[in-house]
Amino acid sequence: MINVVWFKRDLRITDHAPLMQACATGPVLPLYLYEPSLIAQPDVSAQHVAFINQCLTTLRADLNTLGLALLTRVGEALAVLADIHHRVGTFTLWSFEETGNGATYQRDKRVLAWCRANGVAWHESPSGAVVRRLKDRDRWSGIWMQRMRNEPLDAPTVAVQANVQIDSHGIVATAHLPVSGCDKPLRQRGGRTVALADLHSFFNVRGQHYRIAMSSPLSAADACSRISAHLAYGSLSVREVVHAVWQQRALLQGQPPDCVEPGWLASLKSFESRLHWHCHFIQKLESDPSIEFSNMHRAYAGLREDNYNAALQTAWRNGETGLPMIDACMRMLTATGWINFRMRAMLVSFSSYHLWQHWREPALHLAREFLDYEPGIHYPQVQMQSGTTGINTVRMYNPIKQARDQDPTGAFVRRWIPVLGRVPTDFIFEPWLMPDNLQREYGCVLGRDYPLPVIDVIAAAEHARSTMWVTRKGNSFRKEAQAIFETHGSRNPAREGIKVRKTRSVRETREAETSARQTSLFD
DNA sequence: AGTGCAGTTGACTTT
DNA sequence: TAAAGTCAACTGCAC
Repeated sequence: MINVVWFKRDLRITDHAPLMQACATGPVLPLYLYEPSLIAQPDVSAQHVAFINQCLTTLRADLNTLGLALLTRVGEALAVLADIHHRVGTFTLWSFEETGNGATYQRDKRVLAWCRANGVAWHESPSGAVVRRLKDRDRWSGIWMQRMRNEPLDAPTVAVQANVQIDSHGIVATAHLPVSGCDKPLRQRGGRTVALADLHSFFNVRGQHYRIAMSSPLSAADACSRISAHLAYGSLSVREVVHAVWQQRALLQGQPPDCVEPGWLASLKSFESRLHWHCHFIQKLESDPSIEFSNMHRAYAGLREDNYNAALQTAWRNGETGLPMIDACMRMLTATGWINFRMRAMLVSFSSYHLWQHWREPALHLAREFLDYEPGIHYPQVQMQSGTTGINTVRMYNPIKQARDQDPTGAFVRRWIPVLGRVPTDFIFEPWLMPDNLQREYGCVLGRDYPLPVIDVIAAAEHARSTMWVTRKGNSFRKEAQAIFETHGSRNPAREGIKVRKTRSVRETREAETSARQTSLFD
């Protein structure tokens, strides 16, 4: 009986339990599916498929070194599996558990039903630290460490190719698939070789000032690890990266403290905590797939859904809101497929609060624009930055303040909005404040060369803030927020908006203790 | 040298 | 991973 190893978003041969187990069991057929109904989903764009194709190129080469040939097929999972079944009879199916979008979830349910009906055993291995059918969030943090502690698996050393007479479709160009959009020439390259090079340069060169430099879009593209897309498609496993962090930290701690360049240890610590958060967020969508579609806290149902404004959404998507920092970030994202975390939060916050748009359509747009789109991180994050989780405080970003903080000279804005190139720094983040004669002098007439702001930042923020807090003050708000916290909340007291005070008075301490559960939710 | 005061800073609270 | 407001302590300076 042959062993079909179904590669999904785990495009590597190291630290790959399904491949390892299949190789130890019998002849192996490595399979990758281009599933038209999934590729046509509104969260998929051409850059994703092009990146996957680069991953598949190195995966195919790596499998070849084991004596295995990658079979790819364009077709729906059920049809392809049935075809294989028809040719070879029953087989064993091996894969990772996937925490994907609603469409892959439904697909997996159909595959499971088909497997049961056809006597095919489907062995799924856990991905990262994500726990399927998690009962108790309190124990999750320990599970992360448990999962990460073991050494990443080496690639299999012995493998036997299964002999199946099916033609491979090879690497399929995006033009032949029902995918939206175009590839981005400036996006990151994919594949294991690039992934390892990115990891190496981060730990040895780029990551020294990660903790500080991650906030500004000027420095983040270089100072961040840039492994997010490699993790999303599995050319690196989270555990491999965690072990690389630990190894690097041990190396630095083995040196005399004054020989370690400043910044490295704080940066590694900060990076490791984000690897923890990576799985923490995916766990939320795994535990509750409805997060992709509807507000986590029901008190927000109907708040913005009917306020859809096509003109505002188009302006936001095209980087034409008239707010230079918003537009520059969106234009960088559109061109490169990447923007740093703080600016992603700002883009979502601006759409949800200042433009008062429901998060669902903007989330789909960003899913297509983020090369590193990972559903389990994306939807919980979008909801958090839109204020609909109920367990996080309202975090409304002021695009002018963020501009001053993260781009003090205006260099970032000028790079992505050339028409603002000659505008002096005093006006660069609020060009509408320029008198007419200066607008003409600097070659940037508002309404002609660059849009007037689509909303008044102060008034829009005021409206959003008051509406959000009125909703939060509703009678049953806390009760449901408590329930959401039980299922999804972080148990780390320093995280998810829960502040740990350094000092407090006797009275404050007593109050805090008597209402600890409530304050931990709403601080 | 001490006092009054405007302006600044930082910790903490509220929205 | 927010921003704005409050308040008290502190600072620099004129007198």
